[in-house]
Amino acid sequence: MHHVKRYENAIRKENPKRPEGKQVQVLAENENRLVVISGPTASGKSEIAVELARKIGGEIISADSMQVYRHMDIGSAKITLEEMMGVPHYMIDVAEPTENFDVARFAGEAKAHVRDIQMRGKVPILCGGTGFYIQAVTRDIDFTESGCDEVYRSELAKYAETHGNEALHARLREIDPESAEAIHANNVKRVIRALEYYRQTGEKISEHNIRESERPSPYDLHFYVIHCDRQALYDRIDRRVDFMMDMGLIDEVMYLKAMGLTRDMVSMQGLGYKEMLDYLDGVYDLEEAVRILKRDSRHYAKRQLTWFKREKEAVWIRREDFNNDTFKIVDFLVNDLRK
RNA sequence: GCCCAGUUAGCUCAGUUGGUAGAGCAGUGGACUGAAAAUCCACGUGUCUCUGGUUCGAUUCCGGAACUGGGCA
Repeated sequence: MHHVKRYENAIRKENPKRPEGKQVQVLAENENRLVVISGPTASGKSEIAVELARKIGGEIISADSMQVYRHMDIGSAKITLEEMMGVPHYMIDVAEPTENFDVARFAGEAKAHVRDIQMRGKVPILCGGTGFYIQAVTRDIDFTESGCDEVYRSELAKYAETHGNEALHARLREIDPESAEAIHANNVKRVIRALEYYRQTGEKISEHNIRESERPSPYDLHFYVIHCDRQALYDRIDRRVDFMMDMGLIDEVMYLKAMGLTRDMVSMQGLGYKEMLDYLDGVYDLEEAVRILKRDSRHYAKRQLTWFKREKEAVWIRREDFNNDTFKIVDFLVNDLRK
């Protein structure tokens, strides 16, 4: 039973006309193809992915760390049923917000979907803004050897709190100097994971990272990054946040809060959720909450861009070069995929 | 018109007991391999409003002007 407040994306209304073209065959002979449509928040990638899927017979696997959670629709800008236009979408609403979802689980399930889609002769399109999740799939990173140990984690967190970040970092230096060198002492989360990894596997995480980073992609990868000029992006983000507020973000968060969700849960650390939670708890007023949400969304978009920049094989698609026209972009993609 | 306060980085301000200046926010770049919408790192030259004066030296002290805010007429 979903408390679903579906909404229409305001940005999407820029393109009311939807040409009904016939489907184009782009692969058939190449069943190992994986198309990736990524880009920062509010870049319009979801719509592009849907239109591309309709054109080439694709199915979409969402690569979004927040859209995996049920009941989090407005704040995560989850695609609506209508917007999906009949195109199958996977990895959306697959977890309860009380669960701690993570990359390992995402990669495992997403890869299974890729295989399944390919097997049925369709094109898998991985679409989303969570760079780490995308990379976990496209690079086929191995996550099987270790899990996470919540007890040990909080023990280490407490150690850092009482003895200082440097003290915890020193413990890492003892067992894995390479990682200690690479991870800044203040990055407590990373230090903890490195320590945890060593404790569980007896192997240094730096060795694991080197090994996994050298792994070639098992797919015939077609990686696209949708972006636009910085100021235009920031304007889009502001508009999207305003729209979320209009759609009832506060109500959604109140509902989640009533479900017993709290700020320390992974799902509630998502943009839009943590700010509204703070507002509801009286940390600051609404105006300030919206200001912070917009600002943090801008920062987030910047971090996403940084992540995508190191995808060497990525093709960057600047919206302005296509007059901001989704269909022109899709035409370009179809053409590019036929090469 | 008079009195008071202010005028310093895109914004809000601190500061220099006179030796040309620094925080927060914003912005920019980067890292990331089981929390990733998370977490972390790096980057600050600006006619210190203008103009005289004192001084070896003024953004800092004194005089005047302009502008802003408040008060009194």
